Amino acid sequence: MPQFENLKLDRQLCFALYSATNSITRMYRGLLDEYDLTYPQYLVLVVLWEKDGIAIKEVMKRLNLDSGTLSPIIKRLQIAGLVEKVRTDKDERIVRLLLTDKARKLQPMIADVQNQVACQTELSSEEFFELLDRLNQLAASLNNTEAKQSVAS
Amino acid sequence: MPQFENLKLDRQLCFALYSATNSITRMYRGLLDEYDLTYPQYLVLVVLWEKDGIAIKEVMKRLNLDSGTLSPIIKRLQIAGLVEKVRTDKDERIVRLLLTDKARKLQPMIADVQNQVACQTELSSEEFFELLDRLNQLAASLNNTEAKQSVAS
DNA sequence: TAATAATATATTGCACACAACACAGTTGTG
DNA sequence: CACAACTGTGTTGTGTGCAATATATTATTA
Repeated sequence: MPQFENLKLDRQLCFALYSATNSITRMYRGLLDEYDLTYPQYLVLVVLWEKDGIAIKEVMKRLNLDSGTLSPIIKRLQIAGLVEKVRTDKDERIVRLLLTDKARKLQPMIADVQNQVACQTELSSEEFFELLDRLNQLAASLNNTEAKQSVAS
Repeated sequence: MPQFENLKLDRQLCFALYSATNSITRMYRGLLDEYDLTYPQYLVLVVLWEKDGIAIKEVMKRLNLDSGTLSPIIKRLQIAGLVEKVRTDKDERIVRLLLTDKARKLQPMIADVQNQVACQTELSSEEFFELLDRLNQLAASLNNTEAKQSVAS
């Protein structure tokens, strides 16, 4: 349990995350613009390219986002002709997402985008995966402790 | 320059950043709610607690945000009675931000918030600072290469 | 010095993120 | 079977982020 003596911005892990994420998103924006996709829309496609036809609920879990965020994103992907919604017969509440041909054709064109971003991180392969591990570990801790807020410090 | 063979979400550093940042912001929301502050509003205050009376332009640089983002945030802080705007005499374009008494009194009450979040990261002090270093290094690389997009991969 | 460029800030429009709420469909319990 | 609790999805309202643009002030240059 680390303790910190002041509020100096340079010491704040959270701000470092926040700021790096903003920079990354800006970078993706430049690369995805020509496909008329935003970064969150791209993430939904990544999930579906990985496993097509899963329920919206699964996408929510996978991306760590709620329905208020995902609903409009999916609606835009639907309008763009990239995904289709189908209700399951077994349980009429569940909506599964299906990639269209257009979306499948898009995948090889977009596959290079993340490499371009990865290159601009200027990290070695080792550093890259180490940072990735730490972040995933952090995310796990955060998701575990979320909602049990007032832990003694 | 790392190369990656596929789009798997688990391999994506950018998504790990994005997702961790969302989790962190959610956590801050819970802790800052009682002060009627959002995380970005809190960040502006942190900058000013560190150095009161600086120009909006400096806050923009420090937080890596543009005027379209900061203007409304500052306006809300102003309405909340936490900051005041003063134009400089030398250069009438420049607006400096001054903390109010109310904001100064708030600092000790909020000082503990970041410790609470830091605790919930469940990282050792060493891990914490190592991750922080890597993120700052990453941010530096990103800010260097921003705008020169189409680097050969 | 008048036209031009650059700078600091603000506004507008679009797309997230999320809390709070709404609602249809399903499950569990008497 | 009735009916309450739960689940999966959607909507609404607020506050970011950011590109594009606007405006006022200062600096530069022809």
